[in-house]
Amino acid sequence: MVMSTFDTRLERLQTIAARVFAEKGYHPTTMRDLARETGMSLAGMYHYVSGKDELLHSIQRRCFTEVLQGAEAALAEVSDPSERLERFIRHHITFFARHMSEMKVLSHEAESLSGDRLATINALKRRYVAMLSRLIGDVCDPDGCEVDENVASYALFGMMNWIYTWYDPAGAVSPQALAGQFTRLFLNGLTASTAAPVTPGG
Amino acid sequence: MVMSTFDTRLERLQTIAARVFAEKGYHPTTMRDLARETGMSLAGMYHYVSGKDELLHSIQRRCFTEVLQGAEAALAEVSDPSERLERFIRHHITFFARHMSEMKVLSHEAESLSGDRLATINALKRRYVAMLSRLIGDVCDPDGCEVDENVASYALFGMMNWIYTWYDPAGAVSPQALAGQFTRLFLNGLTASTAAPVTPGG
DNA sequence: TGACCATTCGAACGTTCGTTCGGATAACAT
DNA sequence: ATGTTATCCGAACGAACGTTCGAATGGTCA
Repeated sequence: MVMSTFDTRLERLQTIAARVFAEKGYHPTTMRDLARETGMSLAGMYHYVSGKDELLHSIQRRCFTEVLQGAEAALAEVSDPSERLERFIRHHITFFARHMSEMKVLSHEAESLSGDRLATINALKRRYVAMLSRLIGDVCDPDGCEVDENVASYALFGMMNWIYTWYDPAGAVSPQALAGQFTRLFLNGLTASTAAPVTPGG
Repeated sequence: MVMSTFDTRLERLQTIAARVFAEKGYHPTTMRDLARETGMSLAGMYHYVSGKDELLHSIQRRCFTEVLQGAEAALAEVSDPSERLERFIRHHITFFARHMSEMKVLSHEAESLSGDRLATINALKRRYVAMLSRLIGDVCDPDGCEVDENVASYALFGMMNWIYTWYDPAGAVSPQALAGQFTRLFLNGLTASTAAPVTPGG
């Protein structure tokens, strides 16, 4: 893929901005912070981006599009429901680990946009959520699950997206291992036909 | 509990501030926003609070202290490990549902403080995390779990804390029902001695 | 009544923010 | 060489921010 000088520098700006947004949050980050980190001048950045919110939007859109495409590719030609769900989890976690900054910005700054910008990101989010809901539905299909499929879907997303608050991909637990543990935890919890919880009330 | 006029109005300011922080985020919220919502004047609020960050700090400290005390009370005089874990989950979820704004501020604005203010909140957080880790360890104690206890702990916190992004306590799923589903999902996933996931790699 | 303290607030201060402006420099086609 | 466009930036603008100041209330006790 050939890339113009413009596109190359725009991508560099987006990557560095994602890192700084992840480190100190979108709102506390100033355009002057980004100028310092990129080595560009304050005014010079506006040649590549129309403003701070478009910068956030482009980071989120690019990242979410890649997640979606990657997930679809990961499921291609796999038919077993449990294995499809596992592939989805494994892809999400390993992608997250490879793009920590962007995924943190995607998870944590979900409400930092507004209007059309927010709407386009939310459209991508709905597709992704629907994708997981269908996967879970297929796993539960034969004999039904004890757990509501929507609740299960959000529970899994919470489990996975929360990692930006604690997980270090370079630490003791590898992304592949983490994906395996999450898969065990969730898939066993979802399909276990064992005892109900100790106290009724659900 | 008798309360001075000062304390009553301070509490009202904190409650309203928690709601606004939850709605539009800590950084985008201005002191003028809070003045409008409380009906106080801009300068008048500074009679009750030394500044915006102390306001956030006091909200987080009060909420976290209550969560800790409530969790300890919920576990008192219960000895069965699984039931203790279930009580912890049930308390966390129902407390979250009763104090949505404060808990969202606690979960989402974890990095919005700095220095000593951040340190005191993180100290409370460590106590709470250690509490859950021990509960999980006790459940796994007899014959060990397939899942790392730290990973399981963070997975459960993610599952539970993520609800501020989607859950409506007044909606179709009651807090008690949600707690039951999370307990089923997590406890079954943790203790299931069934098959390993489809693909090895963990 | 007068002294004291808690409470309230309009107005302003100094700073920082996102963004823009006008022009400089570089690259390239004609 | 000349015109055209892409790239870059020092300087500034207007707005909004958190906070403070000085004074005005209102209640309490001597």
